[in-house]
Parts: sequence; C-alpha cells; structure tokens
Amino acid sequence: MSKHDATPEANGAAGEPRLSRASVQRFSLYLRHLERWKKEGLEVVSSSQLGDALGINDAQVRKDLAYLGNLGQPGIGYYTQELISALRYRLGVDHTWNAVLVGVGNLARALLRYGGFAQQGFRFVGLFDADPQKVGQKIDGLQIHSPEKLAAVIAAERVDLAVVAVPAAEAQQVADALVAAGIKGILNFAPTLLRVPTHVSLIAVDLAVQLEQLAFLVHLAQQESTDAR
Amino acid sequence: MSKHDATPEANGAAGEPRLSRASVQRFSLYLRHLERWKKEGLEVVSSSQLGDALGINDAQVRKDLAYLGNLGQPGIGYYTQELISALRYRLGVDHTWNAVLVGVGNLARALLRYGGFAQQGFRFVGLFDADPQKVGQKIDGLQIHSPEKLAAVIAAERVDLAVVAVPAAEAQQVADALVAAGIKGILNFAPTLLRVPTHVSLIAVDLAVQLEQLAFLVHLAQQESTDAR
DNA sequence: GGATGTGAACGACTTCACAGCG
DNA sequence: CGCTGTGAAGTCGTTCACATCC
Repeated sequence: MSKHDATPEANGAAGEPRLSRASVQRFSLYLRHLERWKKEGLEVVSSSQLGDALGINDAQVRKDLAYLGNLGQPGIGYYTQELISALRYRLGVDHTWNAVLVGVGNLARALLRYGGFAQQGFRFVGLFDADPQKVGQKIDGLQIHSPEKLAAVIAAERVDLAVVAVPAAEAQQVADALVAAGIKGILNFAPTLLRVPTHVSLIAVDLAVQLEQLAFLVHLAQQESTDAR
Repeated sequence: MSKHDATPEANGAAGEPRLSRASVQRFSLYLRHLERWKKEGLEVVSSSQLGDALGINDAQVRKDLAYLGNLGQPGIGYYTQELISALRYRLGVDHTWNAVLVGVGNLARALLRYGGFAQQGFRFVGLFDADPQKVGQKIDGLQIHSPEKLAAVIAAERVDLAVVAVPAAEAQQVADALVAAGIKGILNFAPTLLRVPTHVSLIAVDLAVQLEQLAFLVHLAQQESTDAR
C-alpha cells in the first residue's frame, strides 16, 4: 500500500546508513513502549526487551536505534529518557502538528474522540464536509466548514497534515484540493489509491481490506487444516 | 505489524508456488477494482491495468494471479468474471462471515455503519462492552451484551471473527476470552501487541501509529529539503 | 502483435554471529 | 560477563526479460 516517492536516488551525500521504510514503521511503537516504561520507573532498557514488546528480533531493534546515533551503552542498554527524547526529535513529535479532517462521518468522530491523537501532539484545527446539512454544526467544539474554506484554513492555521475520510468517489478530488492548498501529508481512509505529487507524503488505511484480509487468513488456515488430513 | 504464525514449515507436500504474505494484502484490492470494472461492463482486464490501479508492477500482478490457477489468456488478458469468482473463492468471501465487536466506542460505531463490511459479506451478530451503562442498549438494531456472554454468542451464532476496539489495557484479556471461546481470527484496533495462539489469525490496525507515521514522513521530507541546500 | 507465466537478477529487510566495550 | 554495533549471510518480495501461446 502507499507507493511513495522518497527521493528516487536523491541521496546526495550517499553513505548515510539508510533508514528503511520498515524501521520507520517501528519507531512509533518503540516510543509508545518506552513512554509507558518510563512512567513505570524503568531507567534503562535493552534491545531484547524492546524486541519482545514488538515481537521482533533484538538485532533488528539495535539496527533501528543505531539510526538515532550511538545511544546504547554496551553491557548496560539504553537510557530510557535519552531514547525517548531522541525518538521524539527524529519522529518530529517534539512539537504539535496541526491537522484538518475532511469528511465528517462516524469514522471522523471516532478519530476526533480517540484520545491518542491529542496526547501524541496532534491537534485538529478544522473539520470539513460537503454536506450542507453538516456545515455549521459543531463537534467537540470544532465547527464544520464547507470544503471551499480548505485553503483558507490550511494557510491561516499553518496546517501540515490532513485526514481524508470521505467516500472513495470523492477522495481524489479532496486530495487534489488539499495538495493545492499546500498540505504536506495525507492520511487516507477512503478505499481508493490516491495520486499525489512526490512532495506530499501519503499513508493509506483501508478498513474493509483489513477485515477481508483477516477472513482470508482464517479461510487459509481452515483449508490447511483440511488439507493436512 | 502483526507477527503471525502461518505454519512454520508445515508445507507438507512442499513445492506449491507459495503465497506470499504480501500477495494476500493485494487480493482484496484486486477484487475491489474488478468488481467495479465488471459493473462498468468490462469483460477482460490485463495485468497492467490492474497494476496501474494498485500502483504496482504488472509482473507482480501476474505472479499474484498465477496463484489462482492459469486463468490468463495469452494475448488477451483475464476474463473479469472468472477472476472475480476465483478471487472470491480463494479469499473465502463467497459466503458470509459472522463477526462480533468488542468495545462499543466511536470506532465501533464507525465500523458498524461503514457500509463496506455488510456489502463484502461480513455480518456483525453481537456487540459487547464491559461498561454496565452500555449493556442492554441497542445500536443499529444490535444489542450490547456483557462480555460474560461472549462464549455463548460465539458458539450459538457460529462466529469466526472478532473485532477488538477496547482500550489497550483490556485488549489482551479480551483476546484471551475470545480465543477461549473458539474464535478463529481477530482484528485488533487496540494500540498493543496481542499474543494469540498460532491457530488464531491476527491483523492489527493502529491508528495513532499511522498518524505519527505520517508526521514522521513529512518531518523527514522537510529535513531533506533543508539538507539539500 | 499482444498478453501471459516464470526463471533469474535484483533489492529490501531480517537474522546471525561475533568483535568490542563498559 | 552482558549488551551494544555491525558485517555477513539469509530470507523474502519485486522487477526484469523473455519464451510461449492465442
């Protein structure tokens, strides 16, 4: 999913260890565990503890963390606080990100009320919906605007991120409007592949596919257990 | 995410092409596009059409589809209807799947009302929540039960799949109860790694991580454009 | 000609294994 | 000793390239 850009071979200086797409996927997870452990008073963690928590190999953890610099203490582990700070810095969550949410259905409501976001430094500053019935309403203190106001709000509030939760048929056109308004990243929940310029980052989450996926895995497992006899 | 089992090396007969985890990820997407095209009257599709639609290489598409048998017609392409049927069969969505939903918050509501599921052959037959305030209420005609009834409902309604949308702290315990009740697959939205036996399939979707991910990509892109000068 | 199916090359990610340091 | 950092090996997934067939 999400065929990105990531600068084809614009690695000017060449060399730099390289940061794999897969590692990026794990940084947020490391951070979450570390923050919990820190709260529980753990001052030092080892790569194998982190590995266990994520269900991966300890060498993998060390490779990932090496990207942050040489923070590990041989014979000891990593200092929790130091790791957290380094991760926050690298992840870019050491400051607040403003985001807009386009398409105010149940999913949008769920996302808004899902505490996790605010806690991790994300702030929704604008809601948008094309349905005239919804425009003007308020949810959790946030007013729903007409999509025409997208550009204005994005500029005024210095918004970098957008969440797209509209029907598939409208998604591309919403994305185009967001891109035109200067958005830097889009989290897409619409079940369709969005085409965006390479300078805009894209993450796609397709809920229907996930459940189908699960059904498939179960189906496979059943077939296998049938085959096996 | 989602470290699975998938039978370590139980490939008894050995040989079979092998079905990569990654291919599985794409089958649902193929099916979605095919169904749309079929509705639009398209009788034949080529691997490159499908590849464009998903943003991947055409050889990849052929490799994936080869798993369904030799359906392709050299010089022609694939017959839409035939592909759809084969995919439905292999995906296991040629029949309805019963599912339960544990944890009735906004996300659960969003999922319930998200038409995509019903349309693709998934039927929610039970809702569960530990909050006594919620037990007894109805949503979209479905009654919310106390978690104690899990086992009974799962058995009575022949439920194979469960969606877990409870807070992280309760998720493992819910999963354990589901497993004990004989569930075959779990779709987990709680931001934590669930441990389940190998005979239970697991798919995890972590929304907070996705947004953090996006922030990270944008952050990286900004750094790069800064470095570049 | 036009599209499939597939071995072989390639590239990305993971694991191993071990030197090195506190 | 224990745990990190990392080259080397291994595994998995993707792309290439081309023989093959309608």
